[in-house]
Amino acid sequence: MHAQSQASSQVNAQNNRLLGSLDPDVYQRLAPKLELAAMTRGEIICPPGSKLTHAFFPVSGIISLLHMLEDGATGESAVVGNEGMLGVVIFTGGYTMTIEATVQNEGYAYRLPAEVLMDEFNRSASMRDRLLKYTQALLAQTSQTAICNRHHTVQQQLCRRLLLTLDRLPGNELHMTQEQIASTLGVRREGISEAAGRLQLAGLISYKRGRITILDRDLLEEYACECYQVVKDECERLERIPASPRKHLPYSTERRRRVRPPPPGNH
Amino acid sequence: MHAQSQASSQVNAQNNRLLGSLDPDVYQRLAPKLELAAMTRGEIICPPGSKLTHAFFPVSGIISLLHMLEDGATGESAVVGNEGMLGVVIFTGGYTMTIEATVQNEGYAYRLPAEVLMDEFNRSASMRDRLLKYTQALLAQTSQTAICNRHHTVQQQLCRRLLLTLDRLPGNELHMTQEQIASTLGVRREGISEAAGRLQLAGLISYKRGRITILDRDLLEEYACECYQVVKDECERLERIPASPRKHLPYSTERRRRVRPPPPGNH
DNA sequence: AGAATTATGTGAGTAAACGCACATACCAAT
DNA sequence: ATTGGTATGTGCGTTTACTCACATAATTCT
Repeated sequence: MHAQSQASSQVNAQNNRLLGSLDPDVYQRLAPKLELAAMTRGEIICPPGSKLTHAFFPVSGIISLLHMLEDGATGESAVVGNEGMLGVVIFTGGYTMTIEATVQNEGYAYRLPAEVLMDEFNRSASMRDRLLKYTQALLAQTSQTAICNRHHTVQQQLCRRLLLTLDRLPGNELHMTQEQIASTLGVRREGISEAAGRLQLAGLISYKRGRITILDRDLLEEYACECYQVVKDECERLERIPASPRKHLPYSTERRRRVRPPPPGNH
Repeated sequence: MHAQSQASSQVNAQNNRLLGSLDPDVYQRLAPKLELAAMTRGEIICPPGSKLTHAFFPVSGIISLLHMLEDGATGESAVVGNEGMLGVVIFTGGYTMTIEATVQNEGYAYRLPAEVLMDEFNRSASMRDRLLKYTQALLAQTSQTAICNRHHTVQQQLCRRLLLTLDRLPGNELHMTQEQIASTLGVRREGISEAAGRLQLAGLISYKRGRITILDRDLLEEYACECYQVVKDECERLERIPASPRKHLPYSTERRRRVRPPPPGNH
């Protein structure tokens, strides 16, 4: 299918929340430079150490930020969907990353040449504000992934990962194999098989051959570790902060805590 | 000891590499606003969710970015020493973090009011350049911690953590208890006891009651996982990139790979 | 000096995830 | 309809780290 012939509801650049939240004049300036690109599953958008020539703003599909160790072991530090962008390194000035950007779920992204992004970043306070807040959100997600990897079970992480995907794709059916999920979580395929089996038994999901259907999203959130909600709350908080805030923001040491039923066991 | 009476070699603001790498005119503008602050071990500089009023530029000592889960489990996503700063959230616009900034090793830091940092960030391209590159370095470190937590053994992570500390403190003696290290790595104290015992047996370190002496740094690097070197290389790469680069940077997909002897076993 | 506190060492049993091996089931292509 | 490839299920022995329970040793306090 030709990229330009996509239904406009799916491929409107404003469906990327970062692009959609820009000041109208900034967006107008960028719009002519945005080009639609299809992202195919498994595609490596940017290998580690190679220069990123474009920023990618997904409107559908998910890009995974994936580590690969010397021995071939993998693991994801964050995902990028229509809430964000790939290409923070363009305006942070490093040009390259230590990790690989891979398409985890196929879809479309608008891409913007690095120089255009950079120019607008330097020119517009509004653009800076959005991109920098997103950078903080990305850092929060990455950081939470670190502690999640340390302390939570494969089943909890699987639930979290499904929710991350669900939030970034339309519908309740996800296209990903257990093998794929395993390599994003950095665990064995068999581990996903067992955990997914339990989730299916409990009626949270159903799946067959790379097609996962979420049956009970609320339950999935209960089975997931807190990491999902912590990152989601932080991203929403960041999106709510206005670009030019009052001089003195309300001082708060409180963080939202959800009351949550005791998490079901692993078995 | 009174902060202002410290030997100047230890408390010169230029000993913070981030401050030291600023354009002279930028530094001159900031210098009068910098105030020396003593950081005591265990001090919580900024609890999660509370507004950071100052950026901290350590000249000695280490600040740890620490997660705490609902059940009390902890884990560090990154460390901040004289190579960087605490307070990225000031210019990224979020004001608060989901994680806690704690003093892991006591020392001194210069602190700068958030508004001053923000003003200079908006005003000076040189300041932006340094701070943004540091942001990328922080992200790289955090991201690597995520994969490290997933795949490497306690012993490997202990070695890495010791090296991170060693790089940011003078001398070869570190002041930290096994309990402290355990909570930064998010593992049991007994696990550190065992791993540290093996490292001592192997002649890499010696220690007693919170005083660790590094005897063989090279060997320590061999015992550590690759994560240490990956992050170090990336930080050095970022520091080397000039602020206003040529239009076309040399394109490279290569990343430095160290030839390394086969790592010694866990026992 | 003796007691209390703090730091560290060690052992036994348990749990989670791993590596490996192989069985089964689904889908697609001829 | 058969075949081949891909995806998933399952069992078993191993490893790593965990929980729990103390023992020992160094430092500080009175």
